[in-house]
Amino acid sequence: MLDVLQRPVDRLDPLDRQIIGCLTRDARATYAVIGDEVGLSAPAVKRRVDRLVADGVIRGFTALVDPEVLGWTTEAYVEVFWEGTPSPLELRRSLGEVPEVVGAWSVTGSADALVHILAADIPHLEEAIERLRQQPNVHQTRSEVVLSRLIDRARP
Amino acid sequence: MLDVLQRPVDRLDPLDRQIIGCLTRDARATYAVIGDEVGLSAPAVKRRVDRLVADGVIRGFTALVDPEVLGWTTEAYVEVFWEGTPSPLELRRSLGEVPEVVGAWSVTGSADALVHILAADIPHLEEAIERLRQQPNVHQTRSEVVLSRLIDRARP
DNA sequence: GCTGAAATTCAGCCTCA
DNA sequence: TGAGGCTGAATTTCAGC
Repeated sequence: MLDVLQRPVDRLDPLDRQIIGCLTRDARATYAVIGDEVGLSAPAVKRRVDRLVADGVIRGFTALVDPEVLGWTTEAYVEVFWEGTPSPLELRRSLGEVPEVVGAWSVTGSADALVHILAADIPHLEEAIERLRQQPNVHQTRSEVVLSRLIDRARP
Repeated sequence: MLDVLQRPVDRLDPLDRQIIGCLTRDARATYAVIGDEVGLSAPAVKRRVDRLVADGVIRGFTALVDPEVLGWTTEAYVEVFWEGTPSPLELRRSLGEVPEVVGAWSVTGSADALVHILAADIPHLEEAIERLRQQPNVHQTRSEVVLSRLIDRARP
């Protein structure tokens, strides 16, 4: 049980954090460029990045794509109110049935879960929310349709 | 004004979509590897990627970091109620002042914006929300603290 | 798409604490 | 032992053509 208490964060020194910062800003930066910024040689940076990936600190590298270009123009956050006391497992199974759900979190407050939905357009969104409502134990929903994306910072 | 009507999506052919798919899976993949997968030479892939970035289809490349490792264990979605009629520009400037805000969207419904906050712990979260409340024109907030992450599907 | 020069990656080796 | 710097070969990038 001791390793539960030893937070993985302990394995990250300031240099690791700087390197992670560089890579979140630009995942395709060369090791030499990162090295210049953090004060290490390119090979030293590579060794640390390899270690961070192997340890699961860095889960991967991805491209940030403008969702509009892919045709996913409609986005909504939906609060879900549950009948009875939901277990995270039930919630996950129920919400996961709707493919348009790209994110879901159980939350404090009057709602039980917050669900992020991506759809092609408003009729598609409406239909997806309808399917969400028909999931067992989903009692009520309250939707907020995204008008515009204001901030979308990469994780630090 | 005509180029406003011409949706960027029109400029994406199946090859572009395949390349975007590769880069979403691994932003550090070499052009040669991508080329093997989509049936192009490395220079041809590079030219397309450069064009996709220049056109804003690809907004950047980032590393996916395990938030728990960084110690950002506390997450909340905050509805922001605005005094008067907010412009997206004002909203962005106001909300962007708080570094803990990692995402923000203007939304329909009673709230004006939905804000995603990451913090180290509950006191840090409380302090960040307090700073959010003190931004000019922010009238009221309603927070939902995330208890657990149920679904986090990668964007298509 | 091909080519070739420049840049980058990356494994092996050495050094230091 | 572990972490960094250096070196040089293999690979990748990238600007002509």
